[in-house]
Amino acid sequence: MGKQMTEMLKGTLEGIVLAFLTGNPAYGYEITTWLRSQGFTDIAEGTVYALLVRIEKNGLVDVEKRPSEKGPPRKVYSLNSDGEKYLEEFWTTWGFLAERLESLRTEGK
Amino acid sequence: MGKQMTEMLKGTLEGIVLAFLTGNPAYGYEITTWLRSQGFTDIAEGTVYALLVRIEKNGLVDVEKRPSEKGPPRKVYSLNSDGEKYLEEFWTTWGFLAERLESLRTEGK
DNA sequence: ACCGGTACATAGTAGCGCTGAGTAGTGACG
DNA sequence: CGTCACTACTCAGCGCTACTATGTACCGGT
Repeated sequence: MGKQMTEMLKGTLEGIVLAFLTGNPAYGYEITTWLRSQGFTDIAEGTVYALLVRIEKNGLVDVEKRPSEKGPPRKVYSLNSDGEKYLEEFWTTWGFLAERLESLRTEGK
Repeated sequence: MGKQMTEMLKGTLEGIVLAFLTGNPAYGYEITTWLRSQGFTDIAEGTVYALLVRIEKNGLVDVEKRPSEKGPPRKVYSLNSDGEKYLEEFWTTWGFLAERLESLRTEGK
């Protein structure tokens, strides 16, 4: 993946995953393949799992273990109320940044 | 500054500064105060100087030393052709990310 | 002589994504 | 039955970037 994209994902990937999880519980492997289908083709598996561990530790998601038809049991993540709050803040932060950058791109400066 | 903003700035701050430099040579202190005026109130001076050292080392900017009326001489940075190329890539990367996030925010998923 | 504003610099820290490897369960194919 | 492919998760170590904290130095006003 481009170095620029790698750096830009820092801080945003978490929001992307939380947004995906909104009303849509999912497990790691599923999230990884979804991300790839969204154009983030080079997201490393390890990155997603590490992120999930982090947001679980930070109490933004609830976890439920479910047996899988194929392979080892799945850990299904769902956004909880703290996660929703956090996601809201994320959108606020993102909105500010996106607005600043958009005006930089169009106005020139 | 919020932790979210700190992480989100990784990868984007560089683009913001390069965009500011487009047709608008500036020195470190000036860039810092401009950033703060743009709402990035808590940008640390050290962050900007470190970034400038980096983009200079990467050959994205030309540097010229000019005496200042006040204080030590200024190091004035201006975007060169490599920097312009890099900035274009930045906008492409940013555009992709912004589009993905925008559709996540509105469509829900 | 002192203070506040201007201007630059750097060593150390922390967070996040990537690399690369490993562990394990399932089903299909020869 | 062995091996391959897919599913699913885990972990150690690395690189990059922003922050913290501190220091240097020049100038004008009081």
